Amino acid sequence: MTDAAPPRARPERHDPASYEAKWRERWERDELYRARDDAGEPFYLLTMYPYTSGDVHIGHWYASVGPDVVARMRRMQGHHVMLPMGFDSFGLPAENAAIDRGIHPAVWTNDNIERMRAQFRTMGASWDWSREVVASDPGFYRWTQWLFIQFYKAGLAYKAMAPVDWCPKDQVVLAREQVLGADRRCWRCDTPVIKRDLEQWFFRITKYADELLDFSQIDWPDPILHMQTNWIGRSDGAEIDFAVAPVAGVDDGTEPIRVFTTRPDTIFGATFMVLAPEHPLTARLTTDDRRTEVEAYVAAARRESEISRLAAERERSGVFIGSYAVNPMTDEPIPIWVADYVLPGYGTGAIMGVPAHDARDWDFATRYDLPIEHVVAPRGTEPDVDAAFTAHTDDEVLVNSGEFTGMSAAEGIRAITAHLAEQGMGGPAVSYKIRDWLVSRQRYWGAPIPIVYCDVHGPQPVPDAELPVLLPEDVDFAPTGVSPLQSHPGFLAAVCPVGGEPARRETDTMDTFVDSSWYYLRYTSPRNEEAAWNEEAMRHWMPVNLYTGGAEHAVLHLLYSRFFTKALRDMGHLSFDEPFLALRNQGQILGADHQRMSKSRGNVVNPDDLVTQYGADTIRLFLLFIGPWDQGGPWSPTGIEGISRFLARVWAVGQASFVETSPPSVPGLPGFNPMTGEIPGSGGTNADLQLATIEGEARNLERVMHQTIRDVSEDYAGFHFNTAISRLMELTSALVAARDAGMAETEAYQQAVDTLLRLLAPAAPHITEELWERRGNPYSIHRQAWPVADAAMAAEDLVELPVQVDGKLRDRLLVAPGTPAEEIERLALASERVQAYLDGRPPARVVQIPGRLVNVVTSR
RNA sequence: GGGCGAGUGGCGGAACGGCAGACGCGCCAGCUUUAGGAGCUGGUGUCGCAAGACGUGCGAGUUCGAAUCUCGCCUCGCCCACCA
Repeated sequence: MTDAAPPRARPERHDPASYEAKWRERWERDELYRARDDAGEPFYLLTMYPYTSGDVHIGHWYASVGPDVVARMRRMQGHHVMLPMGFDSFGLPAENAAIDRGIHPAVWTNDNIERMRAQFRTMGASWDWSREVVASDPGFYRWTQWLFIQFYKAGLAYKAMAPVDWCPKDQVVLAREQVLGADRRCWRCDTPVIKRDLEQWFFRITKYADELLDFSQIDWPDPILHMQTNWIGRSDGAEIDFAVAPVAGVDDGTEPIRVFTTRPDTIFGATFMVLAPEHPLTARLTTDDRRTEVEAYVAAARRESEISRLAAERERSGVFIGSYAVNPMTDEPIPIWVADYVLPGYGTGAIMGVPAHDARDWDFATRYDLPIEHVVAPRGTEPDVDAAFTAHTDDEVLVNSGEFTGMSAAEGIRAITAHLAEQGMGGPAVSYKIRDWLVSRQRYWGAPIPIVYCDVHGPQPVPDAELPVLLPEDVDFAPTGVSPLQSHPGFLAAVCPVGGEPARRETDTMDTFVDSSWYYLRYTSPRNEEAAWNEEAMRHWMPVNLYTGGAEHAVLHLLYSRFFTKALRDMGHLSFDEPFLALRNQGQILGADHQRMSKSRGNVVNPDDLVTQYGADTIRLFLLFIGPWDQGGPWSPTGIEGISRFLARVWAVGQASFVETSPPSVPGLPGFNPMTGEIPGSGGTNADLQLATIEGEARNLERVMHQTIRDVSEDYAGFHFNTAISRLMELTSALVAARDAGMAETEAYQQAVDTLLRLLAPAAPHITEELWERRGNPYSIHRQAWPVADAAMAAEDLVELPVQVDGKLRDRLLVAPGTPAEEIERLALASERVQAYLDGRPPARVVQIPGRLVNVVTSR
């Protein structure tokens, strides 16, 4: 370029700090993201509300930015989006801060909330803060208490003595779901839990076990559905009564023992019976000569259950109790044993031992020399009575089973269950692994359970008018194993709502998962003081259209919330079956050391510093770009610079007032579009070429633009943010090339820039708003219509078809779309390179996938 | 022990029956810059001077064609774990 370019102003350097805060303030002032109840076509998009742990870290950003992109695109597409935000602010860490550092839990929590709000605001996410919900706010927990009472009145909340999991460090009981791993550790502090018999409050989630297994109305990730299914653990089988052989002086044999089995077809092979140590009949059926040994075993088993145990590797143990049951099919007496491999809480706490076909029974029988009878065998094989343990196969038939011999296992199950039912000795039965949800906690920082105990009238719910039962502030937080509220006389003293007698208040508080089981309902009318939610608003917004959060809540929050919804529906409070229609899980951002981020490991990444250095948009884009959003991964800042460069390029192409003058790389030739490769060789002069190219460039740019609209729209909706950003980078590269080719003043270029900004706006809201304004467009870009792809414009003029010979790439054809197959085949076979590889052999056939490829096959 | 998922360049990843490695990082060379930084252009899977050959954890299979589907194995991750 020898012509002296006219002097022009250099482009302004890209400096996010100069505009990001300004726009955030403007959007808030204008209530740009306010969700209105009276607007049409609602779309409720929700992110699991964060725990008030202290500081916002990079994981919060990662979890928030994905749904924010979707919310922003949906708004531009015309939906009325509600994207609320709040805080899961009850829980143990607040109380531990009080114990460790003498800060009141409320103070600690509120300080954290204030700091986190400010930190969250730097993200520029489109949350509607006017709907903020805080679980520890009396205005919220009043309704948590009200809901408890509804559950109590509906018979879904009850108090019972039960062996429960107890964390000795946190001095509190845990729900079964909060005990993790084979060594049974506390979900919060990792301490091995112990068993204690305590009277506790439960929610009757087991009543909904079957309905919770039905996922037909929801679009959730398969792994979550699997986890919930396995957790609920439905087993279909039969319950069978085994008569007890009368033992003089011990038992008259009137009460049978009921067992649960999934394989009633193997009953002819039941050669012994096992009771759980806790089974009520154990003591009654023990003969005097066995009593000492049995009692010692039962006592040992109870101690055993109180220490951490790695159960799977232990040798099976048990004790014969001296009496016999009768196998109802063979009429043979079978010995009754007690053994701790039978669990008290599952099935009936008693089993029939079928050692030939159950691995555990086999171990037990071989250790104690009990008889082994084979009663099923793979179809077509001779039953081998001396065979070792036989695992079940898909196609097995009954053997040695009287009139049932020869039936398939499935037939046998039906026939034997029916037979037993006729005899009044059992029938079909279902068993579940899931237990009722233990919701009481011996802690201060939670919603007090609104029950008072009266000596005359028993436990009574606190009347609605007296809610909330407020947490007192002057409390001694030292952990004692009972709620700190118990040593607060003012809190403890109550009056019976029925008769006015002096009464005692319940001092346990609710599990924080009770709060999160309904907070999404509160967002629909968060300031309502008359009710937990406004009926009309609930119907307008619920159910949540799209929910996002971590997969670690699969059998906790996500299961509890489904239970709550179904229970409240049955009480007449809700009008739908499922709370969250669609669910997407984000992956976890780990520390650089591949460990979970935690203060104690010192691997926490603080986004504030990154925002100061690069700006919020860069961090947002970087998090979206590092990989599939549902995958997460270890934190590595490598690559932030690449995003920073990308935004600088967007900044350069987005400024209307400035036309870049950087010279093409090859003097005399225009820069060419990297999207489409080179211009085919031309004999024309440079000037001819330049002109032809500019026309071609306009068409190319248009095509790339429409392809990008199509791909980015799909990718955002599908949470494939990483590929969406890469497409936007390609469009930006195309714009840079077009500008260098001298097209900056063309309509095509200007349109493409505006389109780029709108497509990028959900991911990078600040820079796009700034450039949108600088280009003279009306405020706000976030209120503009989403671009729509024109399929015809996105179509390629020429397609390049790979030509294979026997599956190996040998040549390429450049053809117009819609070229007839015969013509393509002719061109392919005419190719010199194809001819060379054919080497005179005739092609056996030619495979064509229209628009994709040609494969010339020589053999067969 | 059971269930689910994943293994692709130096790195993050893309493609998910049809041109393997899009996009980005890093690296190399050149240009530009008073210098530093930044920026720009080109290159960058492996072997080979090249033609070319080989290449998606390993081994088989299906197919005209496999990173993608099927079977077996190995490794890693997550969930459950004596559930009859």
